[in-house]
Amino acid sequence: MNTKDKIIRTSIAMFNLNGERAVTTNHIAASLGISPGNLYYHFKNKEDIIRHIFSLYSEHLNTHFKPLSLNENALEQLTTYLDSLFDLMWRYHFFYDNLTDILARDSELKQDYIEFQKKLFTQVQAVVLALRDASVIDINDSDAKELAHMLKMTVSFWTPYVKARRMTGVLEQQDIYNGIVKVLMLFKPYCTALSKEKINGLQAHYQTLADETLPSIA
Amino acid sequence: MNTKDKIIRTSIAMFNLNGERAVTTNHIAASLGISPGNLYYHFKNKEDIIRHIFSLYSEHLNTHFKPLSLNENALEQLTTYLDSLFDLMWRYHFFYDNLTDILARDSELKQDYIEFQKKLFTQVQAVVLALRDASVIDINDSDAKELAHMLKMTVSFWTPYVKARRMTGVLEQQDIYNGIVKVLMLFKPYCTALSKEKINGLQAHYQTLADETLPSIA
DNA sequence: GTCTATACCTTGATAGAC
DNA sequence: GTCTATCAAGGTATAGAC
Repeated sequence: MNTKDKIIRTSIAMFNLNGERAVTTNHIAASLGISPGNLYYHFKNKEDIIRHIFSLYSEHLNTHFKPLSLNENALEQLTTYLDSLFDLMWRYHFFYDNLTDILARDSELKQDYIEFQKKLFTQVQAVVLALRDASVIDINDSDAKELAHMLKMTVSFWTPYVKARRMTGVLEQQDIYNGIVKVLMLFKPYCTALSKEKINGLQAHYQTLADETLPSIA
Repeated sequence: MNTKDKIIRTSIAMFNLNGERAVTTNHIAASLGISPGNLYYHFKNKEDIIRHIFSLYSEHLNTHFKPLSLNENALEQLTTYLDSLFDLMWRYHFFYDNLTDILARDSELKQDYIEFQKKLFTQVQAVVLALRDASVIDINDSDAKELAHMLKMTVSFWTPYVKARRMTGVLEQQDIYNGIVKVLMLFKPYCTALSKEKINGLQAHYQTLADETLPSIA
């Protein structure tokens, strides 16, 4: 792996672990065993690194989360989708931990982020409407819009919400399950008679997973 | 007003305007026309200031948001409540803009925050159950718990969500109305036949307010 | 591409006079 | 209670050698 990619990879890891604010370019360089000068050869500054990371994140979202073509197992498809989505959010969670701050310092990135969010909103809305077309949910257009916002907001801020309520900063697999429960919860009230039972089952399933204590390794 | 209170007041204003990270103790002192040394006479450091601000916030929430004793106008009561609540959140929004970061730097504050959130959760849950008792909503215990979490999360992260999607950082009255629409939206699917019409009316009302452009001052 | 060295600046914080 | 003066520490960023 070349130095540029190593810097990106290490930056993501350190930002997630200690928070973007606490991690300086010196820390990143030291952790990689390279000089600060070398780091600055590859990136203009810290914002430049963050912009690259954001590109990775948004590209990943664009390529992996194409509109669903729903079959008869629409709800299972949805949960698989959610599983990957929360996983992605966790891998870049430092970004949402510090969203306001990061965007405030870099208006170029902020503009990109706003554009990205607009596209994302359209996609989320498309998923909601696809679920309606598949008769999984019953919802009017206005509520569909509101629901799409709530979904986006829930997924975005789920990790900071979790982190803020425990002393140790680590997120675990159960937290992801718990997030999925929350998202299913948002859909649930709109479920048709056809899907009601199924979504209750899914919610119970993920609730169980969320409540489970991890088996000890020893 | 004494210097200590002035420091608190100015800090809140500056934190909200420019973000907690960007505002240093020197900036606060300069803005007040006092010396940095004077500021440090009153507060141990920046974290100390933030801790005091958090006390104000949590105290305000504790004294002003007592459990509702619902009468026949339960939903109107709820919206009045939400109005004040969002207003409070806006007045201290810098805190949630930077929540993860602020808590990560101050484990004492984090502990207080966690305690506070636990109490808050109980209160929110009590409101949900009171609405159920008043036959405004119909919800089982498990969903009531999930709903309480969603409510808390929505209110907490509403301002950062709004701020992240526009270039200029200022929040306006319409944003609060829009937040209320989101919260009503969360209740809506559980509404009983009795309250369904009423909540639709309220949602439409706040939607209209949210969509209105502010009359120009001239 | 990478290192060493370093210069500049901001921040946090204190000592001591008034 | 407030000011002036000051400093150490740490972070950003660059120059120039290899």
